[in-house]
Amino acid sequence: MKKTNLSLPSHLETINKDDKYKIILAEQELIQWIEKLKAKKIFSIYTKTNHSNYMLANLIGISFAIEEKIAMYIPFAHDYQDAPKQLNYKWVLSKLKPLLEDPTRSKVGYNLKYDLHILARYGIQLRGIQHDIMIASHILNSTSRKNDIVSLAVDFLEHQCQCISLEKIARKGKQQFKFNQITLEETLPYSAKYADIILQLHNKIFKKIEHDSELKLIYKNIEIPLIFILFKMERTGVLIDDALLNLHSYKISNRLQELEFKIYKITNNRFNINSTKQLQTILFESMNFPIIKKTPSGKPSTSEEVLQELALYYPLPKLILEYRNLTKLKSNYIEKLPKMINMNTGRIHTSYHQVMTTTGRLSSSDPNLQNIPIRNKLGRRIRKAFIAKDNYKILSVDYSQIELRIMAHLSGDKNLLNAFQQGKDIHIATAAEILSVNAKKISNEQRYRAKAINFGLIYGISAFGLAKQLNISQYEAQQYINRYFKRYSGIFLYMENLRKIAYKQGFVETLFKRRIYLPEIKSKNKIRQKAAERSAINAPIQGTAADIIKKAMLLVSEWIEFKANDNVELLMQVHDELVFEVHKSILETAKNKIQKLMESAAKLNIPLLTKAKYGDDWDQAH
DNA sequence: GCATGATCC
DNA sequence: CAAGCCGATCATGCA
Repeated sequence: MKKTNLSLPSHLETINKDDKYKIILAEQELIQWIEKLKAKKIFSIYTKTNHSNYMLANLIGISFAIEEKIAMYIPFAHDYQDAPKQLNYKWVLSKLKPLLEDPTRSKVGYNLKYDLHILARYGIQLRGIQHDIMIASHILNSTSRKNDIVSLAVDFLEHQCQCISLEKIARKGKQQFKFNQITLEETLPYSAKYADIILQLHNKIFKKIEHDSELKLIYKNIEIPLIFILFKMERTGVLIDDALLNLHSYKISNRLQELEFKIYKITNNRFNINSTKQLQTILFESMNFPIIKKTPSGKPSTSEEVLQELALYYPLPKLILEYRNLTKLKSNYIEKLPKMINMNTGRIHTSYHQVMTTTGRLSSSDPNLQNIPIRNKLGRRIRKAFIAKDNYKILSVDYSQIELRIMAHLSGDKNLLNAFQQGKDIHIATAAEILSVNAKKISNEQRYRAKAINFGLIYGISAFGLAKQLNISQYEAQQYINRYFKRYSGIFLYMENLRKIAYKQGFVETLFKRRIYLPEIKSKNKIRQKAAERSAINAPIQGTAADIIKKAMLLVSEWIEFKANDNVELLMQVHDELVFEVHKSILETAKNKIQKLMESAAKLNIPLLTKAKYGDDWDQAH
């Protein structure tokens, strides 16, 4: 979410005197500026708001830049003592509306999804989004953590030195002010200047993207159009059955009390079970349990893995595990989700982030809807609270084994391609290959192990990781890996080559040439270097999957817009799954059409397949 | 603000 | 030789 509160500038004298920034306080001035904006091929836009939640934030002012160093700020809502009279926001917005909604007028901004939300609250649908420098800079380098406006200014506009004051101001940290309390003169380095810097950054950053035709395609054909799709998903939100969650909350509270009582009885000690520190003392000092694993800081670990093992010999760990499981469920989902329901819409509005991951995946926060429990039974009940409005149902469509399929495609391994081509159970096929046994003879245990190998491969397999996963010796794990690579030599060569490429050029690429830099690939620290090697293998696979589902989202959204309209809405994306709210009259049609579109999002050497199901809630749709 | 440990793909 | 498999977000306790 965009930060809207800013620290008070301490060095106002650092505003460059030659910057032609203007504060608009008179109607005639605005009219003149609108004409100037219209005369430009592209202009930048930056909104100032009073809240970080896009569903609640109001405009404090809005700024535009038409050329480098020529920018203006229209304040509406600065209400400090003796503030000058400002233009009426309704009047201003009515004047700006035609310009903002005109798709032929090109705009550039920073995180325009946020501006889309803010303007939508005032009945304006921003169109003509041509560029977004937050996204552009992420396309250039997704590994860089510093893609806020100030850092970008430091990186790309350094020689102009006008960013330095900005940097100083923005890092002054601690003291946060309400923007509407800042005087108009003081706002200039934040409002008009930001619009100016956005435009300047755009000129620099887009030039770099244009040099690379494939990066440009990802940027123009996937990421920029996706802004609007994500905006719509966020704005639509998802309906939550909070009565159901409250019921669970009550039940869980009771069970937690029982557990607490039992735990205290065994340990003969009242302590905070949520405190890992206190728990360490109880388990490994009072109770004298053996230390199975240590944390990075050298203290005895109390992780699930450890407690599971201890549970084989003692009754207490099992109670702790259940306690942990329930508190997590309670605080993170059952109590959190109802709090996040928007009063006006009655729905939950997450934030999807387009630039938070290195591989190109989306992430979700406030709340995170991409880690809602599914694996255990109790957790699944939370999904039951994700429901559809009257006369609608929840439809979930997900890619099956998309990452393994991508690995087959990218590597070109004949054996693996063949298995997918023939529609085999891929884990059984893998087991049969490794063990040189007929597929019909493969046991559940053998399939399970092959599955772990297949997943391990995607992560950049290691004997250590596989051994831990399967609870076997490292030697044994290495034997499996060796046999796998013998049978699937194309995979072996592909991965060897990726490591080489990563080392040589410092980055790897997805199928569509999205770039992922790996600065640690030459690290002297072997652990980090090995981790970078695993990323070199995982990133193209995970990143290609991310590219594909993004393409699918665009295809599906286009179909919804032109054919399905209000009967279908895209609600959520969970990496390889899309979740929809579908009118009951067109369930089958929508299901089939969406599957077809998703499966057509990329042409691989093997088919892309999806699974789809609908029901009253997200759990039923699985 | 860091450490730990939980959830998901 | 030890430690970690990819990528995320969030809650809690504690210095």
